[in-house]
Amino acid sequence: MDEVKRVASRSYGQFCALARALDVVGDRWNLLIVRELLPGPLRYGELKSSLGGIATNLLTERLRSLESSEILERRLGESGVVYALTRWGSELREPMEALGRWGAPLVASGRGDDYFHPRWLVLAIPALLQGTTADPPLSVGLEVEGYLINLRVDQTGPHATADLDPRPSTVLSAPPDTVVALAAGAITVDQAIDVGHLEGDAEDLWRVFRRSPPKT
Amino acid sequence: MDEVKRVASRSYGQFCALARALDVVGDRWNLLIVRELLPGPLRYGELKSSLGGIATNLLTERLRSLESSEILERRLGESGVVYALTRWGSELREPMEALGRWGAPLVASGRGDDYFHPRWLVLAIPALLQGTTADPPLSVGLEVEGYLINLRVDQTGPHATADLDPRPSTVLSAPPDTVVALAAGAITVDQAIDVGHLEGDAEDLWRVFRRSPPKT
DNA sequence: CCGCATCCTCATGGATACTG
DNA sequence: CAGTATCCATGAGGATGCGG
Repeated sequence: MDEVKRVASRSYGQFCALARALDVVGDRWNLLIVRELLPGPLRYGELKSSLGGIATNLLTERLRSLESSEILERRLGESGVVYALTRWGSELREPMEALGRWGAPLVASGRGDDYFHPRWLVLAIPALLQGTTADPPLSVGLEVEGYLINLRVDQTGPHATADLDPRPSTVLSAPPDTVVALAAGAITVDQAIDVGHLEGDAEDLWRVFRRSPPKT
Repeated sequence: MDEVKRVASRSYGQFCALARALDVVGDRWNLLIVRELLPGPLRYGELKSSLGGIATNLLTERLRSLESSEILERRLGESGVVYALTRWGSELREPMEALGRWGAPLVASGRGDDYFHPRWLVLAIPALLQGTTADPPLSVGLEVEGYLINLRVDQTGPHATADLDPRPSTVLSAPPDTVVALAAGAITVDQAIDVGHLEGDAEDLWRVFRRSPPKT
């Protein structure tokens, strides 16, 4: 007769901003769902496939939960329902970029047989290039597994921006491993070219990724 | 015959810095354990009690897991084994502060019958005061539930620092709700005094917490 | 097809008792 | 005090069903 108090599903019950944040986004898959939506709204099926193997009941349950927490909302797009971050939800970008930066050493060890989606670079590259500036501003297209990532760096903002972009431009082509290793600072542009993993005019890339040499 | 591939306990299996970070610290209680250790090393029993109700088997398992991930290490202190963050583990402060800042609206709604430990303010106050400076520098003691938090703000660094400190000084006494609400910007120093929830000379506090008025 | 809902199995979390 | 051991409740993951 005392189990009435179980209001939310599994709260830490702590008066602490971090703990309450984790009450809301700490459950498995939640932050990865937000990661998928940061570049823009997606449909259910797109979420499911780009998350790579989440169970359908979990995805549904998480979407409902995040919706009731005002982190995302269901919208009616042209082709049906899309899920989009709210203003507050999109403000998760900062903590997520910080966590990604902290986790950079974990990707520098290389891709194993892990799943990968180019969309993730849209969050990862600006996060890992934090503090980089370019004057004059430059814009590089990076083609990874058929997707074109548009990377822009200017002199004003202390951070780079990147977008998925359907139209072609002057692009460099590279496999995921190379791009991630470059962003994480694990290899240099020279090394990427030497191994033949970077095709195109790398001059602009030099200006972006010329940073501290690899730790070795 | 195909279940051989289950290497780690439950990895997302994604080549993404955020996902791999979550593989390591994303499990329940992990970030809260790090939060406890950020102010300094703790013993097992201290962790257990200040986390407020974690099961002993879970605490043990998480400590082992975080140890093997090189986030914390067991040290032999004077009074036995203590758990201390490694260098890399302590670098989780940034993402955690960012997440706490994001979660500030969730504490502004007030403490319910949630558990509270003054130690948490050591992380929360500097995080929420990010960007605040003081010239000349000031140092305020905040007494909350018998603990003394020493809050320092100077002109150089863009962030405040705070420590648990056993020796007395000029202190202001306040209940947790008031301190958290002040830091989160939900109330002003004036309002705290008016309701009688802030005792002592609040002049220094004024210089720290005079920020944007409550949203209301 | 897409967008879920249901079912089933098993791993994980949580509370409590117990032990060196 | 610092954990193990145990038992039960819950959540994750995969397969499948089903209406639109």
